[in-house]
Amino acid sequence: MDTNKSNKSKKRQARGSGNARPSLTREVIVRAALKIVDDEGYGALSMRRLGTELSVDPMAVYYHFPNKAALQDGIVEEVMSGIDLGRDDPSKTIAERLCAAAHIYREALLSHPQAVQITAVRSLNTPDSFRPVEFLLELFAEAGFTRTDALAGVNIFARFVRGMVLLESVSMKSMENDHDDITMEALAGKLPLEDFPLMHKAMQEACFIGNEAEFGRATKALIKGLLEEYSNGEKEVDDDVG
Amino acid sequence: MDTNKSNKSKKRQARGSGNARPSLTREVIVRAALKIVDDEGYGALSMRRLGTELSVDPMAVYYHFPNKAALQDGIVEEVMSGIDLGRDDPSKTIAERLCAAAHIYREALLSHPQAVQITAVRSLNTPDSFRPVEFLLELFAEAGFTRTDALAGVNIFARFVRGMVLLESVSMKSMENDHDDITMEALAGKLPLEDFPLMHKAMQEACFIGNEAEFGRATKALIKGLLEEYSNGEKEVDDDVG
DNA sequence: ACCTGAACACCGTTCAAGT
DNA sequence: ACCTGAACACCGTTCAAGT
Repeated sequence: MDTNKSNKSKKRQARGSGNARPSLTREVIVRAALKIVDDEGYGALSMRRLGTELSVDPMAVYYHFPNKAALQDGIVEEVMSGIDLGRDDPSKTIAERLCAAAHIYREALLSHPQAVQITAVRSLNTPDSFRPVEFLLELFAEAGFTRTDALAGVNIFARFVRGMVLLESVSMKSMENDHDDITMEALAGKLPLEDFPLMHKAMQEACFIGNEAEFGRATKALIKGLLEEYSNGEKEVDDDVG
Repeated sequence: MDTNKSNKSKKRQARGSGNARPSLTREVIVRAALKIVDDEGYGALSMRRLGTELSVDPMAVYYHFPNKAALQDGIVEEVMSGIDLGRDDPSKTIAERLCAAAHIYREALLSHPQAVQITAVRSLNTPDSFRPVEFLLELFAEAGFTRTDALAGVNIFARFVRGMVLLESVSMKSMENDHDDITMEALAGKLPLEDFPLMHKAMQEACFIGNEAEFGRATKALIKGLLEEYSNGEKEVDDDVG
């Protein structure tokens, strides 16, 4: 249900008597959880497994987080905090700055590939998580978008990046299992040549440009298309500057 | 592991002796599973729940599907079969046809909103699931894309639609719980006005254009951007167009 | 305040056994 | 061939109890 509303204010008050500073912190727990996900995959994260990782009774975590969903929100928060907005360069085109933001977003998510299935889908209410939104609203406003269009733009932008990265990560995972062409061959065998001529051609000349390049193309195309449609002002788009 | 390789050829051979046609079919099972997901949500689907739905021992399903993942692939297959390619209108622009395909794809996925979390993420190996790919390759080829660019285009297109719809569906789900503005107010309270001026403005004039409109805008922008960048102009493809 | 440990109601999957 | 039912090794969560 409501995931993040319990322990917010009283982080750790220094008790008058014995200062047995709690070995267990939200931070420590989240990092351990993230480590499990990174090392063993999203499915390996359980409260019990987390307990053993922390060398603590599995139920101890429930003192710091109301439930597993809240813990996962903690993970999302941790990963999202890796988004570095300071890298924005205001001297560049709006299109370029939006593209850069997309790549920064993507990199933050992909820095924990096994966690993407969590991070891409859950959305937070913490102020920190809305700072990128405000930033993007600014950018779209600067491009001459109306308030409504800017909001739509941000929504589109965020969904685009998160969705794209998510599917990128699951395709990476399925790549790992197969030894590349083994499945290719099997697949080619199943597809009737006369019904799938283009697919066969494409598979023969294994022409895959790579995930990052694909993301780059898609991002550039989307942003260009959006800006052309909804910005009013002179955008001075001298096309693509290398 | 490998999900769909077991029972393929022998669907139901008429036994010489007593014809006790099995009450349990892959079809029946998948449909029951999909019903559970539709009615009670993705999380409610378990082998045991499925057993009671079918009025059968929970383990009976394991005779028809090797594991739960295979069952889920069955669901994906079922939903994806709702994609109707026959609705393509070759007299229209390539851009329009691609947009139409995107909307058809989206509608097929959204026809089972609770299942999107499964359908959007898993990808199948069945020939049927590759027919849309071949179709899209054709469209991009017709637009003058090189083979490599066409493949990238299809990849981008598919990831875009699935990712977009997935995040659309999760945002719908979180909308249901909140009574719209209650969370809005709480959120506005948490965001310092001086740090988030644009967000506050946007939230005051609750300007949300709707999910379908957003998807339409995004799709149009993406496709326009892609076509402008990678198509060679006149689409006189004297190549292999039947 | 912070952690433990037993207990509850679930899971997915295996496997021998029934018909 | 097709289904049953017990069993195994897990889950998330609750709650009384410890310190």
